Amino acid sequence: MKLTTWNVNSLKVRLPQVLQWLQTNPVDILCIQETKLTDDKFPQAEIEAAGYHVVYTGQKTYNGVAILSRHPIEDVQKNNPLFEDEQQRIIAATIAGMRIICAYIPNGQAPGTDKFSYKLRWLESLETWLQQEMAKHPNLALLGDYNIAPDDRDVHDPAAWEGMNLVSPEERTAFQRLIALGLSDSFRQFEQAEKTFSWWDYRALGFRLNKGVRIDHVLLSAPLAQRCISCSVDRVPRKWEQPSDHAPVTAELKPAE
DNA sequence: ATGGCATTTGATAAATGA
Repeated sequence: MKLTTWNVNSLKVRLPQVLQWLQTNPVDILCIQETKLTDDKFPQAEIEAAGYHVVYTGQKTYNGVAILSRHPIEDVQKNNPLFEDEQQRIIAATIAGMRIICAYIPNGQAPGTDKFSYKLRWLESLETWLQQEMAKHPNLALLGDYNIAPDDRDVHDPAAWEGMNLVSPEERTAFQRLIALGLSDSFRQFEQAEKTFSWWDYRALGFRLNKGVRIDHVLLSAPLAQRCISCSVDRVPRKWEQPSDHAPVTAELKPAE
């Protein structure tokens, strides 16, 4: 069972790459962020033709999330029911006995801005809701673009990022509060190469110089973490023509006992 | 180097991203 998260930075532009990637990486579940599409423009037929069920919630220009699945999708929830939000950043569903939550956590712009306080309020409410969801669903996975680099290991140059969003103590504390609910950062369950990142700036040769940050994560509840046998970043599609600035991150679970 | 690049929009410069 393979679970992937990928911020595609416009599904309109990136649909061919998503389909191409799925051909060689036929994962069970793919959580997508930043579709940037209203629901009437979502390429449902193309995705279904590729052999995937799909659910989505989107808006014009910004945000938008979707879950693609080889297995039937049930009990779909759009957005956090505890957090009034016009921005479409969450979609959750039950798939193959797991509660799958796909999230595009706010960027936060910069500490001290309105967007930053929105991010912190958003995360606080996510935590409250997740606690309820975990009580209902022991098998839970939270996949997405967190816009948080949890540790200095997750930043190419921590000194250069000092004082920025993605790395601030407030954001890292919010991330650790999610972990404290009983979630595991599947990437850190395993030995990983140093300087493994999931996002690289389009500018200033970010990818070529590996000036990245690790902000896309697959968090697993304890029963799923116990089944997890790998978690890795696939840098290949970041090298393609006109790529997303994010790479897909995949966790693999062995079958339940 | 308060820029650099990509995407979107009742575009044609501005906002947003991270």
